[in-house]
Amino acid sequence: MFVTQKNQYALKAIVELAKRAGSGPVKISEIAQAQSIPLRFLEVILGQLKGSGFVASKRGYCGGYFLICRPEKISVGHVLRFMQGDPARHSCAACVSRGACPMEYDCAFATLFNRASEAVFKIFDETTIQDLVDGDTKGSS
Amino acid sequence: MFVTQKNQYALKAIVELAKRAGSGPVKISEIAQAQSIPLRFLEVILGQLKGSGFVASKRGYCGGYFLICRPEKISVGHVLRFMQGDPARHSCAACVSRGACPMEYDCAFATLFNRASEAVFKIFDETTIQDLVDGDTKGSS
DNA sequence: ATAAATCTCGACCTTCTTAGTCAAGAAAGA
DNA sequence: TCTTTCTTGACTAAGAAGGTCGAGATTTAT
Repeated sequence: MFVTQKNQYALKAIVELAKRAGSGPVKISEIAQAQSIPLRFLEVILGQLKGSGFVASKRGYCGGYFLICRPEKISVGHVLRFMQGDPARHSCAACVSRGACPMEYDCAFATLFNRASEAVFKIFDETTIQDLVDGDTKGSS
Repeated sequence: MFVTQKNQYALKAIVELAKRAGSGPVKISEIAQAQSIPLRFLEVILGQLKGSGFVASKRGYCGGYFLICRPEKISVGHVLRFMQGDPARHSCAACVSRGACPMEYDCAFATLFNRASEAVFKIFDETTIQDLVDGDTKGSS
């Protein structure tokens, strides 16, 4: 498992917004229902995503969330990197817990794990939200 | 972080055994000291690793652990797959918790995450314990 | 035989992360 | 001003990760 449930919810929420782009703000409750995400949890997630620059919101009657980037401009890597927070914490793929790498990137596994990390993010960076919308459940190559 | 601390310890222990291959059994306490692994925890880990077919042990005076495969025949992927246990649990890279994939591999992310998983394991499968011994701390390309 | 060295086994504990909930409040429009 | 909808931050629960311990079984040395 590379991606936590929470981060998968974040991706799903953005996919849902992409599907409905152009028809005005989408209510949290609609996104939650469409993507089977616990409503209260989604509130937290969307609140965070506002900081990403990909989504914005409007309050009050007829309010909701909407994308402020074209879905083909947002990559899965963008979203996941944002959700993971402080990149310094994760720049050493061998490091387990939070905080800076105590080995200063010089442990036996640094090279190996960093190569693995790059391989994964290469794939995530090549895949856009639009790709997910297009391939949703239908199997893309 | 792709690899838990425990699994990194497992790799380190095997690397240490590889370094000392041919000089008889190595005591847990020596491995623990050489690789800075908590002794009691290492007991657990080596106990598990005995099931892998890569290491064996000998009890009593002058006992210890030793490799029963050549280090260039053991890949990082082998070790990690073994340590992760039941492969059915992990065959869907999108699945978060234990048990079989509830979506039957048909969720929106299955293709994407499985590609990522394959990319990582390609690297792990190409890297042998001998490679780690050779490159230990010195930076391999 | 007996003692010492060493692995073996299973239960146990602690800490951290992940996942998820809730209540009260602020803004926008009808 | 009432309703709708997002906003904020604290709170809780469950599980995984990391680590410890004591008592027992085996092997070798003496």
